[in-house]
Amino acid sequence: MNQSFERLNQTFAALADPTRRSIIGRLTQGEATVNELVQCFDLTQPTISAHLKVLESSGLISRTRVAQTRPCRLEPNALKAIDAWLDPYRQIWQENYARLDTLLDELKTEPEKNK
Amino acid sequence: MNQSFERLNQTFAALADPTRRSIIGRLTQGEATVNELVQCFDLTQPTISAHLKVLESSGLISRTRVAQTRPCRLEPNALKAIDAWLDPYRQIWQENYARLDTLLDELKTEPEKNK
DNA sequence: GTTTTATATCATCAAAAGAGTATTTTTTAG
DNA sequence: CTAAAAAATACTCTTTTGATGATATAAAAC
Repeated sequence: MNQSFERLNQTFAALADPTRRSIIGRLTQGEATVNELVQCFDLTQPTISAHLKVLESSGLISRTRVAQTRPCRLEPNALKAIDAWLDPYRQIWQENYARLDTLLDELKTEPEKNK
Repeated sequence: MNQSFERLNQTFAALADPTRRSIIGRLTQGEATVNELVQCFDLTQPTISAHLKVLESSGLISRTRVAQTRPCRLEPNALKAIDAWLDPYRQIWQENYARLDTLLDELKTEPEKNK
């Protein structure tokens, strides 16, 4: 439990950086090597490698070996963990909508209040 | 657009800290003053205040004034933004499940392969 | 076996984050 | 008007983060 707690910290922290979110976005189109990613962003190769390290250790991506390249691939499980964390809160904004609906109903049944 | 980009950075960064996620969790049970929150966590008041500042500027909470207290309340919109960001990715893991279903179907139709 | 290509790692730096103590501001209560 | 309560702010310290240039490693190609 503390495990998944720590993992959530890492995943949220990883997603807090726009470059890393961009990398994630890029990877939805398929695997990409480090060099391909370097070309997407105006950053040096060591910087991108550092970002990939963060993404990998947070579980958001995984890497394999093909010749000298290390293709990166999106790992949906980490994102699913975020989704799961969000789940209890979803109820809250749905309740808010329910309340709003109620309010709108009240306004509809008594429209003269607005005049 | 860059606006919401920056806002997402802030929200993810805010959620990367376990104390702040805990505060958010606490606020689902209703409003809480700074002092009440201080008592929940083994941290000093200025530290909690700093966390609240981060949560507020990321839009996750809002604060009002009641006498000398500043009750904090959860603002679901920031969480909804995370949810919205996640949306395109949901499709990906659903595709993965679809593929898994296909695989399971194949195994079912040819169970002798497992023997 | 030397050169090229792809990536990782190291040393360094500046900026930011998280925590603490001490102090100030704000608002109520007497 | 003054004392007390609640929270904010200032300052300091330490650790982490993001970036860089230079260098090392690993595999492929020649």
